[in-house]
Amino acid sequence: MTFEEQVAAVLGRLRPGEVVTYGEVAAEAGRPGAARAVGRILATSNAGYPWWRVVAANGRLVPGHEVEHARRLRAEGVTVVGRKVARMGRQ
DNA sequence: TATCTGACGATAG
DNA sequence: CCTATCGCCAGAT
Repeated sequence: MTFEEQVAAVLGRLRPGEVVTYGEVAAEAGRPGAARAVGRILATSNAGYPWWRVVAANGRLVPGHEVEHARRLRAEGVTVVGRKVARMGRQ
């Protein structure tokens, strides 16, 4: 089981409207502190992961994709203020 | 085995 | 609110 597969499993458990941080995903995937590695996976892999449900620890949206990111989150009922999500976790 | 590369995280100014 | 640093990690070279 590679780290990426673990991450894929975690992302697969997310439900619409649920927002998590890179750090949380890393921890859930069994690798606390590997948030950066999670970001690298979402940035390079084209496996079709629900990347829009993952945000930075402070709620920031993906750098360079703020518009598309905000659009997708709002489509699931997530409140987005400026370039960040108002609150995290299940709604 | 050594380096480099990010969609990170926390902290300081 | 913004930039700069530093520590961290898995995967690609």
